[in-house]
Amino acid sequence: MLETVTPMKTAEASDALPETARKGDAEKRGRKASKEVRRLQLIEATIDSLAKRGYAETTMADVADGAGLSRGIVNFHFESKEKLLIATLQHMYDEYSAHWRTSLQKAGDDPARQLQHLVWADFDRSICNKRKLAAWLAFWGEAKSRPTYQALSSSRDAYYQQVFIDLCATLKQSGNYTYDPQVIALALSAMLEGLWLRLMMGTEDTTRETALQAANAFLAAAFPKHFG
Amino acid sequence: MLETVTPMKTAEASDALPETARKGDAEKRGRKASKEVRRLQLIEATIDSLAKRGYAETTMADVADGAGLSRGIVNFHFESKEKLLIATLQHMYDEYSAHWRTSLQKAGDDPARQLQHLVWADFDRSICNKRKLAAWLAFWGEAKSRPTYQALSSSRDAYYQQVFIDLCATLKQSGNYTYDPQVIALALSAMLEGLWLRLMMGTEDTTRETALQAANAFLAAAFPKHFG
DNA sequence: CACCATTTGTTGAACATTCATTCAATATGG
DNA sequence: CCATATTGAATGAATGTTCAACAAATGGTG
Repeated sequence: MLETVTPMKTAEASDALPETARKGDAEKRGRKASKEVRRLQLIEATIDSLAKRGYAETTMADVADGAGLSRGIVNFHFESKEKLLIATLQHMYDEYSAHWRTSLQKAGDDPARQLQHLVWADFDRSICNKRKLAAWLAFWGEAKSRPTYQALSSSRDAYYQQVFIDLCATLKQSGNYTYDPQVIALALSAMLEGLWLRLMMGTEDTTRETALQAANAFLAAAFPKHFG
Repeated sequence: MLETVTPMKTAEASDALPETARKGDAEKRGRKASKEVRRLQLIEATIDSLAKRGYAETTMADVADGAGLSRGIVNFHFESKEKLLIATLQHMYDEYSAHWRTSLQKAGDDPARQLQHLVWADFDRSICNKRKLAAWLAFWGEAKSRPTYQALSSSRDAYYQQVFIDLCATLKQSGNYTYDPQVIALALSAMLEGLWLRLMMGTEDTTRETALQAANAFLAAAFPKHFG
């Protein structure tokens, strides 16, 4: 009855599982593997629930049901509901972090190209899809009143912001722009988050394509010599 | 014991009460007035609670306590918790709407000035303060999973967006810009929301002043002939 | 290999707590 | 005295957590 191959909930879910966690082959690979697999399975179910029901309506029972497991299981793998949510947030944060760092590395040495790739990374399907955006928004809504969430909930951290500032400073020099790099970097990163927000809300007029267009328009306006 | 003058919770709270709701003089002005006064009082207490505890932790008891009234009072003036929250959201939506419309009217006929005033309006203290931003964020976090909230929760509605698009189109003509007005309007309004988001989150490096700087930098970059 | 003891994973019911809602009793203004 | 507003305790539903029982895997031992 239980263990009916445990298929993934949605197609999207699989893009967040590391290769070692694929179900078909690693399902019964012993306790040590299973422990990590279960944790990821529950984290994915938590993201599902957050996306579907929102933070306030996400319940332990719903997460367990979503994972196809019994009620008490979550308190075994995570100690409490709060720790499950923190682990989920950490998971999403790590994924986002790894993603833009990889994108940046792949961009090579040209700063304009690097900035372009950073912007593109934000709208990549693996990061920027309804399910995960909804989960992010659910966390953001609670972050201000929960100190534990604050550090993790602005997926773009201080280091990310610094990378933006440095890139803007470099472009300023090579393009003879007059802006304050710190200010223009803030405008740029804020716009990216704002576009995310629109996608999260599901406003009709904003799709991943139009959001990318808007981001490119900003780059062209702010750095005409590089993105004309 | 009860009715100890019922002072306002925070200094900020008073900026959202219409003039007829000031406590000192209108406190005991009869039933008809009292009804509306009570509703506003409870709505303000709800905003307080949302800002302090977040959506998930906001309880009827907390709202009642915050207003200095008894537990059962909320279900008398509002039918249920959900209706209280909807009324609160509607209140904030109306206030935001009225604010930018007034700002736009005061700007006169020059489109550049109008755009400038719209941007400024977003960072006015009466709209853009910790308490209300936190309450907005709390609603946003739940909006996607609650159809009832969706229409009201993106404080910037379709008409607001259209005003932006029209202004950008006008400026494009008079300045010979090459952008698509719709795209640049999206970039601009998304940046404004993103700046709000940063202020909501309480990121250290973003204050109302730096946010305004960033917004101005965007205008200067996108419309150099008008905001150079 | 077979057998059993031990550790680990899982279940589902019981429990305690929190919270929205109801409502009979009471207070207050007209 | 009537209509309305307000109170605060009672109620019931929802939900996070605990735990005793059960299942499965592991590892040693003959």
